Amino acid sequence: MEYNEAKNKFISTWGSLGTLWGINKAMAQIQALLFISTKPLSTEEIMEELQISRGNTSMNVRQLMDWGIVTKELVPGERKEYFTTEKDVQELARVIAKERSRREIQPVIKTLKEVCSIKDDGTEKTKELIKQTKALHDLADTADTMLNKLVNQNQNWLTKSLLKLFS
Amino acid sequence: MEYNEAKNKFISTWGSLGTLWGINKAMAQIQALLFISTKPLSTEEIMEELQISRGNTSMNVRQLMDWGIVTKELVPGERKEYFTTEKDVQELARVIAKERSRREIQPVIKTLKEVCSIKDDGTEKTKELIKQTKALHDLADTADTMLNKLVNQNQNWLTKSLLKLFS
DNA sequence: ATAAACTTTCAAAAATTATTGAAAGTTTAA
DNA sequence: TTAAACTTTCAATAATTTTTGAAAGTTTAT
Repeated sequence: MEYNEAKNKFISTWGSLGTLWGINKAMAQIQALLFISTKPLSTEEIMEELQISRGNTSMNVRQLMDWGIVTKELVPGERKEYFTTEKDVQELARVIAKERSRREIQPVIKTLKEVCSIKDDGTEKTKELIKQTKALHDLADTADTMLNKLVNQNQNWLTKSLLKLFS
Repeated sequence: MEYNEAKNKFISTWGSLGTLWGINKAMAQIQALLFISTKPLSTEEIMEELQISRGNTSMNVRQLMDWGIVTKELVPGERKEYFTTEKDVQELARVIAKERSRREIQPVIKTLKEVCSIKDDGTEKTKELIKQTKALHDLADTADTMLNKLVNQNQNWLTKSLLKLFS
């Protein structure tokens, strides 16, 4: 496997993984492309490499900037905008976890809280609803908190062998 | 908020959360419905409650059985099949984490491994590709392993206050 | 064997989501 | 101010995913 094949494989795999962290294919592919690029890329270059339209590129780059993982880079003497992505995987993971939590997990936790707080009218079905949604709420809340704490450690939890705790 | 409103809110929230664990809306809603039901439900009952077609119900129930979180329940003297879901949230989390890892994360880790193992031809772009995909591989691999170990603890990690480790 | 009761399949339709491209908008240089 | 260089917007279109429903398949009772 030489460079181009490997590059394409990486971009397409990362693109299809987009769903896993809740973004679309083009957005994930743009991020992937920037992630392995040795220099900032212009809109033109992104369009060319990924064979996508200007509008698509513009919207998805903007979204990546909203997520906080892509930034504009101004090249002196150039009118065009150039883009780079966060290159540190730890920081990337931290930002993604934080955003997903804020956008998707927190609202669900909030709803679960509301549902499991309804008045117990004594019927079996109400008791079951309360019991089960309470269990889910607690699980989701704990998992979310843990994920955030884990990912927010600024020490490198990879090399600190935190794994040992669970072995 | 009384029972029916709460029930609908739960089912629809859980349904839209489906994407987060990689399944479609109907599948998530069926699971949600069974999760708060006090008794096993037939295909008819599921169709009726969620207002979905027979074919849709059949296919999604089958998928939930493939995932291992819904099981057939045979009621003596009845010809119909009845369904129940795993009621324990810990076990549910364990199964979901395991399936997601197997279906989606492992294949990506495998690809990352391949890509970061290409021959270093000495060019800057190849070095960058190798370096960045290696970092992602290590992160993904560690995160996946941790998640599985966490979720496989059969002790109750909620009540064991594992949280304290990260506070 | 037959028929009733039920489940599964799958091609077609509907719904949803992503993408395009051209027009409108913005910024900069002269 | 004008015009060139660039970016953004968004209605239309395309692609993808989900859902339907009726036909085919299966099982069970008689």
